[in-house]
Amino acid sequence: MFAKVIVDIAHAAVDRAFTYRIPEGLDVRPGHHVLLPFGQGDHIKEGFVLSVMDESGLKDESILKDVLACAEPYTVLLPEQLALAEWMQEAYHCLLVDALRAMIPAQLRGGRIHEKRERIVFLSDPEADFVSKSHIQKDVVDLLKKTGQPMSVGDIRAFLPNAGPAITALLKKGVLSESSFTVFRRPEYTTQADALPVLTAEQAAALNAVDELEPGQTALLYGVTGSGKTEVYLRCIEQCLQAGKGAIVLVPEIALTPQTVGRFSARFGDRIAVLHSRLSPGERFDEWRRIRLGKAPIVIGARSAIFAPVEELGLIIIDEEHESSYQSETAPRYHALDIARRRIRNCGGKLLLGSATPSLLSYYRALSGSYRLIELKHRVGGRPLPTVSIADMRAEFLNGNNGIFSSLLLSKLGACLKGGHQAMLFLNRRGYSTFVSCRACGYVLTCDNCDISMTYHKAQNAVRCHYCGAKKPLPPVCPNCGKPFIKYFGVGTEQVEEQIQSAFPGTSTLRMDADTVARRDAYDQILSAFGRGDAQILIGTQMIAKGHDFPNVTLVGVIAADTTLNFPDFRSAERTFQLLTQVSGRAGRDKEPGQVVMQTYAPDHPVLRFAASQDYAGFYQYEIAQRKKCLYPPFSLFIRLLLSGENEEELIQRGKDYAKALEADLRAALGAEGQGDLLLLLAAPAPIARIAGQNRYQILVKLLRTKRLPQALHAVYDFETSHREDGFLKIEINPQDMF
DNA sequence: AGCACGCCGACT
DNA sequence: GTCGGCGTGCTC
Repeated sequence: MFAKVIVDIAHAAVDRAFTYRIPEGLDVRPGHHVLLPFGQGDHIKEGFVLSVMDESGLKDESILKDVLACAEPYTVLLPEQLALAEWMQEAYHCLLVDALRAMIPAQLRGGRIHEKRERIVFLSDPEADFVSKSHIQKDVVDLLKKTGQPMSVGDIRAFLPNAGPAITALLKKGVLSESSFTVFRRPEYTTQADALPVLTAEQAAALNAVDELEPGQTALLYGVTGSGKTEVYLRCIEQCLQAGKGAIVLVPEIALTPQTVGRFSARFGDRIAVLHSRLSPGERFDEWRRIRLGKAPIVIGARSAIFAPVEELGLIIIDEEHESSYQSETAPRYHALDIARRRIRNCGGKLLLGSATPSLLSYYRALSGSYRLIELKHRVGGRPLPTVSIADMRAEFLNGNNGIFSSLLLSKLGACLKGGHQAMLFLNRRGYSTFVSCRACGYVLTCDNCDISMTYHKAQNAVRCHYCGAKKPLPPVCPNCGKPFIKYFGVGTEQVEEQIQSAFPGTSTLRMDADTVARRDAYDQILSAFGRGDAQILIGTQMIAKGHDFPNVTLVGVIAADTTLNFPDFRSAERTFQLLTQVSGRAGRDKEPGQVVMQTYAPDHPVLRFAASQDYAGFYQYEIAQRKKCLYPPFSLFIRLLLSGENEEELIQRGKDYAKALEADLRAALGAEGQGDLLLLLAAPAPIARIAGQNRYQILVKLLRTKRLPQALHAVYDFETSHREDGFLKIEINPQDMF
């Protein structure tokens, strides 16, 4: 017997199947993780078995080496996953090993981590009397007689701290026998008390609609904030389990808190497994094994959990499907949604995408019929959506208010605090001031290594670069003209917190942004502190836009609703609408109705209008028309080639050469009829031309979505392959940002 | 990724 | 004359 094997070395030169002989008596099947002699020195490498065959198909079999052993007694990759990896190699132009590596926990490779076993001891003869001079030995025997069942050494020690040597002695005498079993290291989460709620008519209809999906079909669950999407997920999983199948639930990493997991464990107990980046190596390995060994048919996890080895996969749920974190930024550069579609197609499962603000692409697919559209239009319990007011900051300025809070927000904040309620203030910028400039000469303080203005952080009395992390003290005089007229401009979260103190002295505030959650568990701590009512106002960046229900929050203030709107990116309208809707949804999650104040300098902008009236359908119609007019995605596809290098002149020359060569390749691939598909090919220094001392140059390609797109993509991938060796080239298909 | 084979400078 | 620099090339 022979095996086709991929050696676990991430290099293009060895990323192909090698044939090995399977020695007599060794059980090697596709998906097994094996040890192999490889290379001149016959060094032992790990590998993955792709297939097993009777004939090698080689002319000269004398070159073949033997598989040494299987690293695990079970196959680590399901046949479905092997097929998926091969598809990924083609679709994402990645190494096959990289695709395979994405499907197993890193701890499996290198064999550094092992299963944890617990030793238990029990009485060899429970009826026998025991006489001994040793008190401690007698105590151990008495304890085991009293409990009447095997006990772990650890548990015995809890009662009898010095029992260790006594147990050893008793085992030697044969009074005790021992055995051991596997323990799975598990992450902590708090199982919440869970009363099974009565479904609303809408929820029941949604559940029914999911039930009626064809195998392999996708549904988009569009439900306003607070409409009870999670309960629908829970019921769908229940149905899936009853059909004897497993489920994967994807949640954005940031929302994957012990509380979120607790909600699922309350319903499904230890049939759930959790996968996310904060697990310890042991926990991650064991949770993966619980899935693989069929002990946990339900997986809750972040992006990479889409590869979980669930056999009989009946359902995949992707919550907050519009989140950009489902796009992987490292090889393999997959989107979890595409992997999910592929997996349910392969195994006949169902895919449920959920969001209060679906991505334009998903809603487009839902309206065009490739997804089933399911709607939850009302909040549970008949709670109204919050009322949204727009505060025109231009008018405020003309009326003599040059502070950061509008009079409307101030009065509502005052009333909210007086009523004993809590408020959230949202601003998408951390730090104190977004830039520092000289009033005399106009010089703007920029980072020495990046093409970026530096943010002033008052608490550290320093300016910092949010791209490379560089930090320097605030210069007392202008570095350009030497005059002492350095001033700060633009408001960040740090300043909002300070201004709250001067507007409402003595108010307790919490701030949540990248600066305050630097510590690992600070995120959970701040949220639970606010949930307990430790502070009256929570100030933060987009981190506070999603997450938990705070029943006592009745007011949400958006300090500057138009900051993200003016980004030079075709997605900025979509992002702004999503952010404003999500943050508004934090208000009024309980009996008290919620209120939202959006401060803006562009009160008539359609996106703000739609966000204020919480009109997703209206926003969609407006934005899809814009996209169609400008031939932006989903009608086209952007591709970005990013080059970086030390020498600016050389970089620009190389960029220009690359652009010319790529254009020729693309035109050849598109053929005579397809020339019009190449909508744009722009070669220029990147919008941020320098980061961390590296110069950056980008080639932006926009291609019309036609049947010729696969050929064009192939040309781009071939281009990447032929230029990979000269380094510094990164290709992004459908980049999530354009900087 | 590793490791060997292979052609040109400063040493016992 | 040899030891050793790391430039290509191969790995079942």
